[in-house]
Amino acid sequence: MRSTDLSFSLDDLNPSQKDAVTSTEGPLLILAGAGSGKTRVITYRIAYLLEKRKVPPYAILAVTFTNKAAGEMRERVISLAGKRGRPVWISTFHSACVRILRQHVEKLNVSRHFTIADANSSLKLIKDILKEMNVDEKVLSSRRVSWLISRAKNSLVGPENMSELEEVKRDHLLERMVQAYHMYEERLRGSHVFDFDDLLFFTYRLFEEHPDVRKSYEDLLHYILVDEYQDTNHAQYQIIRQLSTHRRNLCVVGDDDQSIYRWRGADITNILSFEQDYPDAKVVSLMENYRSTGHILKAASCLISKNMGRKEKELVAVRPDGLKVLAYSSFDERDEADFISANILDLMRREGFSSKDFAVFYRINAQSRSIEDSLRRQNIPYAIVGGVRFYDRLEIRDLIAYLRFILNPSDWTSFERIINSPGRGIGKVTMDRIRSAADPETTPEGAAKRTVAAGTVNKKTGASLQAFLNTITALREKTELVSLDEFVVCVLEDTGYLPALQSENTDESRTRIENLQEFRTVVDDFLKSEISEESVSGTEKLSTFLDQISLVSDIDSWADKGSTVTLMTLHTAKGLEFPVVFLSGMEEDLLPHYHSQGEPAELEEERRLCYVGMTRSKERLFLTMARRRRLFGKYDNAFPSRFFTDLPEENVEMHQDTPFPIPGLIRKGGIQASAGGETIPISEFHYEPEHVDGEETLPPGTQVRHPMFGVGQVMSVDGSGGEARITVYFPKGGKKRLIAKYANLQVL
DNA sequence: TACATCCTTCTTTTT
DNA sequence: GAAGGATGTA
Repeated sequence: MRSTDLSFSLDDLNPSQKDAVTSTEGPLLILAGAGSGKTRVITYRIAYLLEKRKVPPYAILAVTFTNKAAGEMRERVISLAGKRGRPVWISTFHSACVRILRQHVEKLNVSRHFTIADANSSLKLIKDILKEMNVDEKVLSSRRVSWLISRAKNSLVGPENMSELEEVKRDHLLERMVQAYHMYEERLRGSHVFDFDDLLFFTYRLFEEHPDVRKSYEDLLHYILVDEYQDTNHAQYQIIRQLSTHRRNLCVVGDDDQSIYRWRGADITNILSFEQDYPDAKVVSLMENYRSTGHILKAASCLISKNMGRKEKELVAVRPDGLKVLAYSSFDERDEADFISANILDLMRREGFSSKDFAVFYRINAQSRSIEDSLRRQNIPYAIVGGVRFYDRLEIRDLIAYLRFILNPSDWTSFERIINSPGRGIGKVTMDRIRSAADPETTPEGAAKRTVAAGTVNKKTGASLQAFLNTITALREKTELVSLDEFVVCVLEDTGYLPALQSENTDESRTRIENLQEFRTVVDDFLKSEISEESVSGTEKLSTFLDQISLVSDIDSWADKGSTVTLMTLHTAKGLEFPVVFLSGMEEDLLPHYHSQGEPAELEEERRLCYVGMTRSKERLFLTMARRRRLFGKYDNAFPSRFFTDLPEENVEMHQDTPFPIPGLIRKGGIQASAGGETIPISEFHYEPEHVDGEETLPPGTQVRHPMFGVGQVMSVDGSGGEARITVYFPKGGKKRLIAKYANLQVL
């Protein structure tokens, strides 16, 4: 096909990619395997719509999951199609919803000047509610309630229908949960605050209850594109449907093997049943992997093929085999980290890799510590993505709470956060008085004024409270008078926040001040960016700014330009690629994670997570584990991840220096490391038994046979007699906790 | 009301 | 092994 009328060439694409780009009409599912050029296809497709099909840019909506992905997509579209591509609506789900809600949410009787609560604020609110309800945290934890409410909202279920939720249907605490959900909603609405999930839920309701609004978007958006479709939740799924039922020009892109957000409500069946939803859908599979060398890809493919809930498919390696995947089993997490540093140094020295070529992945953030220590010892520059987030720091949260409260006088949560920060002598007692002076309609300030007027608090407290109110009022007036960066300084100064930190003059306070300085650069960056328009009012600008920082993710703030090794969780790694990847902590209870071993579906998600990690690698892949690891401050013995047994021997081998064998893997150089994966010499494990039961008949290390799991080794025994709980490690089935009298174990 | 100290729980993963 | 909550003391 000649394409001289295009400013880019379709010849850069392989046949299926070309097919995906040019099939513009009707529902289309693009199954894009790891490394198959997905972003390329999406951006070419948008450019093709603009240039070939002459679609006006504002008629295209592309949604992704992170701002980073959206930003990159926009850049690449513009580089293909020129500035014509600029007005294309490329956004995250949440940002798109905010934009829609800011415009129309008043139709749902919600103020359009809402603020967005971060996860901390909403958890705090739930805590308060449970306390008011006299619910014991131990019986029903705020985290569980928060999770369930989130789950409900993602499933488009309000408090009145909560009993429909599978998770709680028969729970005897259902009534409490429903009540908590009701109260939570009441507080949020009274505060003109949305939580993350509300952004989706209310957009859905807006479209459902106001077909005219929905129609206006439907008429505008002729082409809709959804990236990472495998990670959409029900709410997102329905919103997409609402916008695309009429024109049906819906293109979804994803890979069921890379669905890793089930715990957050993502529904993998959205992608698996797309063809049932749209029987006339065209399906294009991109199954050529351009990223990884053969051994890496084959190992990863073999691993993922063990999952049941997936579309049968096989990625084809375009690149040559390269080197085998290397497994390393270390003594402890420090040893593991040192192995990683040593190999980084070695590869830099001998093969010319530079530090930015390396990534170290782990299952949980807590693992980063030992790796950081080792890298620091070796003077290897590194950057951590995620972890303790900038926006989660105490002083940053305080400042944001001030900004939110100035903007939204109904925001109780923010008010409570700032009222005594810095200390103003307003403690729990006064706060209780203020709260009891409020009815659902009063703002915190109204209630505070009433409290002062009623004279129920002592003079000094009253005066202090009044001074605080005056400061806020004055700041509110300043919003329109000074620029946003100056305004932030005013807030810090006028509220006494910064002066209080300065007079503290400790290491800690100096760090906090530095962080607040850093926040000012965030403001500056915002003011320089294109989202910030000159024409809008100060209030409007502050509002846009707060929206933006509420919706940033860890990965968004990662500048991959630096020359550092990158450390991040497996979840954050999705969508990225590195020449050399270390996947650390390949242990039972870590990957797969301890909490994911209940349901098979959860285990499959862990396997996908491992798959995502492996497929990030272009040239070299190391899988490392530690035989004992310190978690929660104490050492625990660890066992090789069951995922090792899913890996093919032809593509994976043990590093020649590995001190411990991993069942099923051959040591480099051809020495058989373990007897066919049948047993692990338990003597090689360092044991620190927590307690030794006098009557114990099964000391750790005893070989036992189980009718289902085969031969295994006893790790520990808890209790005695028939009720004893025995933990056994089975090379075939992983770690199992068994009750002695039912387990039917045969001692060998 | 504020601050110190002890204790508990926590860690999956995050828009 | 840290951070937040509960408890006790000034």
